Amino acid sequence: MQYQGQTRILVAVDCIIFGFDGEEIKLLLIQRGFEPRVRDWSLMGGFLKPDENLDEAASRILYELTGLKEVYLEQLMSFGQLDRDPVERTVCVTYFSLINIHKYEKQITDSFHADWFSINNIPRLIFDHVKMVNEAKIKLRYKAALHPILFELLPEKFTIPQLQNLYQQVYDTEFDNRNFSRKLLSTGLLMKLGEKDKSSSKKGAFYYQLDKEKYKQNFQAFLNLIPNPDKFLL
Amino acid sequence: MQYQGQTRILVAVDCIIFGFDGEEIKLLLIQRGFEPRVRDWSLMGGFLKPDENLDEAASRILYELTGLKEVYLEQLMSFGQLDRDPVERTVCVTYFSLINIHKYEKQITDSFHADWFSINNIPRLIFDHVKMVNEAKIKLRYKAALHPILFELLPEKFTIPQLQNLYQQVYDTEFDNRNFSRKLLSTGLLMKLGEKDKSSSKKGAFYYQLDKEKYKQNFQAFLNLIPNPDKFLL
DNA sequence: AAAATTAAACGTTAATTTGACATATATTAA
DNA sequence: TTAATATATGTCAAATTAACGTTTAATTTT
Repeated sequence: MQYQGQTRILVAVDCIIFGFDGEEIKLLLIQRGFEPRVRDWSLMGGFLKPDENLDEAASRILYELTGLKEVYLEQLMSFGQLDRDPVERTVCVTYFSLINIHKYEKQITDSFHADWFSINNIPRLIFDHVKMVNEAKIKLRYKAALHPILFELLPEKFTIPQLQNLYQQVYDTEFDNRNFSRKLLSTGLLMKLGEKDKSSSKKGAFYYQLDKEKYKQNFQAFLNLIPNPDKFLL
Repeated sequence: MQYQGQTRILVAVDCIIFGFDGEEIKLLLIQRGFEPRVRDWSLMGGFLKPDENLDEAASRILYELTGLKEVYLEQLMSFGQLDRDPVERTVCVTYFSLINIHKYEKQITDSFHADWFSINNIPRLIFDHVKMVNEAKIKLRYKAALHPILFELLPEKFTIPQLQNLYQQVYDTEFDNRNFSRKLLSTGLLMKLGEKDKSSSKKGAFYYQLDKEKYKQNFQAFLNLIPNPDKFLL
């Protein structure tokens, strides 16, 4: 049985994939090898298949590009402007993902002509992908101000200065290092390791590890990690 | 031109419409007059038309049921389970709306066999509408803890005790009235009127009005209106 | 070998906000 | 005139925050 007299529409799923290389927040984009807009960059995406739900499609698309499974992946929002795709009307459900930039499969991304771009230097994107990226940036800032999601972007072990730099890149601002470390340490999410990173100072900075148990348990807690976060939401 | 070899899918838009009658948080639902699931209740919705975008469809659907325009209406999330609609695969984009319950057009809602249900006593809903309502409740609690959205549910003038009751209904908990009023007054969003509401006490309670200018300006500010809001997010 | 250098780590303080609780007030009903 | 009561305002210790200052551990320079 089917509904009568209704219009069926293409449904696409696009992923906004964030990474952090220690210096900058990056976005994983692919270069189109086909018309329209050959050579322009776009988010990784695909059409929703008849046998998969939205979350599955998003996981598939992320997996196809990065080889990664079980990483942070959350529905962002849906876009349905009439003319957003010049070829044919398409409703697009976007997801945003945070991955450890060192863990993706370079061979796969290469075959997609994919590359990482600094969030501050994004190339020309197709369709309404700029809008999608902007929404994702806002959501990242919003959510990271309240919940410890940015740990998803870090390697297993990291130092407090590295962590602070990550937050500073996300909010494009400087934080007081004394207040920052106090705040983050007070979450109880960090476990100090014996080892030090000596690459960026003589003294070295202790490595920390995320307490994954507490992370999962307290993920929903409201942490006020950033003072006046609304300042950074454009 | 069209994309080749892709499956087109029905796209629906459903609205979760909240109201507040002074006593309880209510949800506006319609009773189905057709199969499948005749007589069961559902959210107000409709299929996305070829000439409208998602926001327009949501506005249309809200308008068709309530006669209201320019009220609080925000995209919630999209649902795409394969079997969510037994008739035919349908991806559904949900919106949630906060309206002044005294302003809707009763004639229209009557013609839809619509009715308001206490959030604590929701009838049997079709498809995955329970899931949608739950997501909407969580988002309402989440957002109301940070931003003054609940004013959207109130009439032009209201008292502090009424406002407190609204918050207590949303979070299904009691707040300390002294701390609550201090917190809400400190937002600077309330303008005291000369008049009193005498309906619920001998002394009467002063009416207040929302400062709409400040409301719009500071809407994005993070207010911490609720202590430990994560306790209420299930 | 001693001194200089520097990021990292730890500390201080006043101001603000919070949570828990107490009291005063305006009005009506008894 | 008094009792009753929701409303309004007040108190205070504890916790949190914002804005700074100082010490430490290691390397590099002298």
